[in-house]
Amino acid sequence: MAEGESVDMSKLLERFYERLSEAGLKSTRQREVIFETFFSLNRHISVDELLAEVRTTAPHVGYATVYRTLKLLVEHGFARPRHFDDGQTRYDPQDEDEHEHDHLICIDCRRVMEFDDEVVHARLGQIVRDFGDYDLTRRKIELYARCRIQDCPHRPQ
Amino acid sequence: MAEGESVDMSKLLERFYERLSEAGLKSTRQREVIFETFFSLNRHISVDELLAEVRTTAPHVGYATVYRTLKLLVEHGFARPRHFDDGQTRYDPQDEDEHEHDHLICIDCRRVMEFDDEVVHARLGQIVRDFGDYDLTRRKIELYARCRIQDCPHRPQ
DNA sequence: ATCCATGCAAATCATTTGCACTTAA
DNA sequence: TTAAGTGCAAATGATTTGCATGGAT
Repeated sequence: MAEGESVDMSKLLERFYERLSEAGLKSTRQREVIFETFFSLNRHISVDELLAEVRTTAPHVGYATVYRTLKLLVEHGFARPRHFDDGQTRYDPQDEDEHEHDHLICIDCRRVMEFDDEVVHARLGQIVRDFGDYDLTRRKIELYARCRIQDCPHRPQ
Repeated sequence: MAEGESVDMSKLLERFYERLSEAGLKSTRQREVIFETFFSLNRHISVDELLAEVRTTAPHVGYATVYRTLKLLVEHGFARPRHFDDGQTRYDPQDEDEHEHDHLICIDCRRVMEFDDEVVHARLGQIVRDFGDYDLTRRKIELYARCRIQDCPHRPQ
């Protein structure tokens, strides 16, 4: 991690531990490693991918701990689960007051790009209103596309 | 089934059997029951729900047959799979030249409503173009909402 | 000291597959 | 006749849970 990120990371981790403490939960080495790995990778990641990364630092960490920690992150607003069309749940870091965003997914390389468009949101809000007395809870927009450029430039690292 | 539906149903079934025949596949009693049940229910249905319905007509039909038949329906353009956020794949009847549509899902009763809005599509097309040289393959929009009316009127039957 | 967290393995849930048997063409 | 279809049960893959042990407060 670069210097600039480390500052954010320790603040972020501190916030996480505060929330846990408020809930009567504990700080552990595993949670720290998983948390820092998750935020330093900073992309839509699957449990397998995250576990593999975590094990380069802490080799004996089990699947269950990663699942349990991700669930904690979600419950406390540090991550969001994403269910794309490939049967793997992926997790998306969520900054404190970051707002919901949508996705463009390359079907070749699985690269995920984010967007957030007010025109679309406004129109969808109108559509919901037209349906009647509904309270919109969540909005999910996924665009699946293929890079037309030969040899897709966005290969996963 | 009402009379009007029966006519469509037999035409539809005939088309299905034609496609199967072209692919060197066979017509069977199970496929007929599953097909007709699927189209007469005509809603976003899970495998469990469909199997339960099918078994009221043909009690000994197995899970595997329903899964295999739904896969056939998808491959031949008679159904579309939907992956909502509850871990169950649901299937959506697809009429011959029906176009893609989007969904508003009640998080209480799981009722699914459909919509299809040109303003949204146009704007999303623009967003993809702004990202660069992408070829849009599929678009998925899901709105999750709660009926604000006390005692949601859209309970599944 | 207490209660939460961990790691492992076993359990679960949705879906798929292998196989001996049945059936449409 | 013969390739494809079926039903069952076992296999798979993702995720969850039970439990004995370890660790944070």
